[in-house]
Amino acid sequence: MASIKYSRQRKAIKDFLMTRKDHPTAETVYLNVRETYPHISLGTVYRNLTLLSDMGEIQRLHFKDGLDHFDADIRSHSHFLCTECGSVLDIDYQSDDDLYLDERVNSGFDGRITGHITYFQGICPECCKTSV
Amino acid sequence: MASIKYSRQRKAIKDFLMTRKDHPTAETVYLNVRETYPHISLGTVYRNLTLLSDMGEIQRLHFKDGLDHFDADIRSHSHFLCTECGSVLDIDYQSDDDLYLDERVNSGFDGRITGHITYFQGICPECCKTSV
DNA sequence: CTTTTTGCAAAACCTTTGCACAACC
DNA sequence: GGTTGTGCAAAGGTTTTGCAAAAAG
Repeated sequence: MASIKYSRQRKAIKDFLMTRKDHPTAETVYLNVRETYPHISLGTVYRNLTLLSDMGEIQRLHFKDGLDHFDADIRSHSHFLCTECGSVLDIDYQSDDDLYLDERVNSGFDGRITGHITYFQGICPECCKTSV
Repeated sequence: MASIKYSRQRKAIKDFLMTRKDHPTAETVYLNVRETYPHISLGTVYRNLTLLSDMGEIQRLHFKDGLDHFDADIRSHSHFLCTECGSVLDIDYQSDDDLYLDERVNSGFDGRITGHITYFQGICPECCKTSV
């Protein structure tokens, strides 16, 4: 039943996502993919983003702006939210501490911890320039 | 202008939140406070939750369910999301590593990092019992 | 051909907002 | 009396869904 037929639209959505280092919203994906497929609908974009994230090909993220953001980079990494402009950036941070964090925290917890995500916040490089 | 008159409704909302260790949604707050104030409206609940979080008396959190959750515990702590039942728990974890995390990560980042939140995920104590 | 996917539009959903009235000091 | 807060209902914005037609394999 679940045999995926990789449509052009779905491919275009994933390809677009892979070109971006920030984490576009569905709206942004829609506007960009529409330049190649002018008749694509927002519904299709949402359906594919949901499908791709269910399949684990992309990540779906929720930030304080209340919107869903999507990220084609599914490696474990952290995110940064700028409190000035709202932009979202990757943080390449992965220390040994971080690798063992789950275990350490799990030792004081009755359940089972399988992973974590860390969200940093502050002021992004761009806003630092303009506001100083 | 911003002289707060602590209404009964606002008090009831905050009081309710302080009795809970999980992180209720606005809807949950509404349903519970309504038992004391049957005529309170959802709008009022949202207004007060927004107000309280703007004042820093409570935290507003976003989880994967897409809903806003509210937490009267504003101390720095982490959260745990159960991937089975969706419940959200506090994690009492605050190591020295964690305290210096912002600085360490900031050293490889052009912007300014002012804080972070870590979300753990896995299987909660309750679900561990039933699924084993 | 059969199944999956699309486009469109409507619906669902959570959250915010406008306004007249009530509560507070 | 002037300000702040409420209830109600309507509006706002994002995401999901139903359905017939189109695309994919």
